[in-house]
Amino acid sequence: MKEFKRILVTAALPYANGPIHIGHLAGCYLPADIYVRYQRAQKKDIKFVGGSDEHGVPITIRAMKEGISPQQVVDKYHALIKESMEQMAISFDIYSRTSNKIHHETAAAFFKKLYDDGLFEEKETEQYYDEKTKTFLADRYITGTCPICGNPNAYGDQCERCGSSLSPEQLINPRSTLSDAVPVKKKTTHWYFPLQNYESWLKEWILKDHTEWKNNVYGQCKSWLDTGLQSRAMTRDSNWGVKVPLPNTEGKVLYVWFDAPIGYISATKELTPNWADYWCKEDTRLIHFIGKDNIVFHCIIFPAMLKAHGNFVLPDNVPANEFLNIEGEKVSTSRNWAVWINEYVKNFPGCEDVLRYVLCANAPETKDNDFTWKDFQERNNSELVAIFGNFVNRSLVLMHRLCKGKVPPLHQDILDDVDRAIIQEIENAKRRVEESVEQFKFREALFEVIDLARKGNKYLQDREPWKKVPGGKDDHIDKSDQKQIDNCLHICLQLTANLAILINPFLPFTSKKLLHMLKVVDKMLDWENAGKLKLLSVGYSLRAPELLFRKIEDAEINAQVEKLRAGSVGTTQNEEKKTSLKTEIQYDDFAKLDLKTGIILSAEKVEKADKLLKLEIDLGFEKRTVVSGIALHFKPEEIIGRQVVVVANLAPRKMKGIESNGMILMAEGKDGKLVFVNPDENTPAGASVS
RNA sequence: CGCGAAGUAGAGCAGCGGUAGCUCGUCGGGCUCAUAACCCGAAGGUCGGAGGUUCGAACCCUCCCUUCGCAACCA
Repeated sequence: MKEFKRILVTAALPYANGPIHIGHLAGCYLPADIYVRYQRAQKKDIKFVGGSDEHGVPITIRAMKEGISPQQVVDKYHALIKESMEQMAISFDIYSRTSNKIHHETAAAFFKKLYDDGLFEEKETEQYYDEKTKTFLADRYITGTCPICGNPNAYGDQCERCGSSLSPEQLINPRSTLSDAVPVKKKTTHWYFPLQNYESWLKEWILKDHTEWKNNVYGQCKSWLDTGLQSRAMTRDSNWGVKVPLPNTEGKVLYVWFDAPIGYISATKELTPNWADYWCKEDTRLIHFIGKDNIVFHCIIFPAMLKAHGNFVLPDNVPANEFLNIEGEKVSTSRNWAVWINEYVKNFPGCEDVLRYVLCANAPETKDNDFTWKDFQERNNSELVAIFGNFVNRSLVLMHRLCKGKVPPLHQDILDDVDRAIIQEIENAKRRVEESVEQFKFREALFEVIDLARKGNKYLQDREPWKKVPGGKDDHIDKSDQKQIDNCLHICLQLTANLAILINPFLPFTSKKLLHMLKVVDKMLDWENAGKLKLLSVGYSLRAPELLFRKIEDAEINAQVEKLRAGSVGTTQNEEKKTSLKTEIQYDDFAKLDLKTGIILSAEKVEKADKLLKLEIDLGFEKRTVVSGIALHFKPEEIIGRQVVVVANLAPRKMKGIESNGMILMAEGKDGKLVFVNPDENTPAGASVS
């Protein structure tokens, strides 16, 4: 394997459009932080850079909606995100932002270099434009009626009802989602990066040279490379972003996915004058921590950009995680189905490590995982409190009682196999944690640390030092018994010190507390000290133990679940499906319905009835009287002449003395408002509907 | 549609050709220094489904099903 002199770690730039939630943490910030803390303890030359991604259309739209400037939007969320990162002890060497001047300069220079080298293709295309808001519209921001299933709210790229991929041209009655204006086509020029030129190089570099990448990452890359790459526009029409550094390009900025990864470079520049060591020297190991949605940008596009530019190192690994769901459902910021970091910190003060623990122990390393509050509680109470915390506590309590508050000596002459076995386990644990962390298997690594505490508990149990004390009077302990007690507690205390080192990358707050109790300095946490038995000096007096973790009660968990459900907006897709579906029917059942189109000839309110309208409907072959409960939604005069669909063979029924001969089909829209179910185009009265 | 990842006890994972295993949880018993650890025992799985290869398949092959992702902003 290649020898590296220094490491550069990046974590995906969170979009400064909202606060961060536990999915962000579990996806990339926590694994990156664990890796970095581990390497720092190994005394490696390592830098950890990150920052907010502050460009892109959604920010301008949000600014427009809130009536503030884009800069105000990003200032607000950048500050919020930065604070959350600090609170959770994500130990960036720098947490920067892409609206910084240094970034604009770096990104523009990067673009200019590729441009000067003739690596872009300049293309003129026609794109949809919203004249009201004066913005070009991404496909996603155009809605209209789906030509395939008739869904009136299909997006320009896809219809979510029938799943068809669409282009905006196909939509019937396209509208801008920003202003409801009808989009018009307008010519625009952009610079395209011909990814296909790098295809064979990428194949070699990833598929041959990086077979060690995680399955999900490797498979995903292979899929794109096999499908074939295409040119991709690297500029956009917008006033928010890094200006295209070419003459006569007013209103054009770099595509956010061109500029965002360059943010890693800018942040490093901001951090250190030696930034070039980390980006340009072959013996630097570059690692990108990201979530699975980012794989294409970090494994295909950005490396191709770096390769095209030249002079830069390429990522050695991109350990992307899958996604974390919450209580069985996908995280959704728009539905407010999320556990926000800033709220967690408020609700569980002093429990930052608990969240770090749960998110790591249940990290979506190989597949999407589920975060539940019940699991959070269980892992805290049974693993952190009962195993890890309990071991530390009982060791210290016993030491204070049986060894006068001082680290007892280790008597080599009575050391037996049980002692030697647990000593060996300390060394094994260190080795296993190393192996796992270096392969980005943080879940496994953390398990090994907890497992060592578990073995410590067992060792203590096997030795039963408390039994050596007759009647609780310390001064009557037999001399040979005291030697046994000394050995047992000496080992337990050294094991505790080892736990402090091993848990440090994962639970830094806990490590700090342990250092305090053991009265040792930070230096002890150096990784090279792990696996040894000489961390605490014999005769050294230690502080009284304090509890590392507290139990989390049912009430707190219930409150969180309640809060999640109460705060979520709208019903979930699953629930919608469940509640809206009635018992399955056969075609014959459906065929019994006789649906006809009709035209409303007249409408009048039914006396002494709030909701009823008496309608006269032309079904082509005959005219019918239908009483319909829609008076709250429509005025009679509004609906005359409207086309409707009628259940024509419904048995007659009297309402307020008027016989109704049929039923009009209505759909319930937002807020319970009713709308007519209609053929898409005008259809003669009396047409069959099936 | 196609492609990629995943599907193993209530939860989280390991095993990847040879008697289904680990941690947590649950139930019963023992023990008790401690925030109830540790020990003993038990319940709980037709390893997503169906075929095939093999003396033998969770593991290899084929087909299918489910979940997630798939290039403009969600880690």
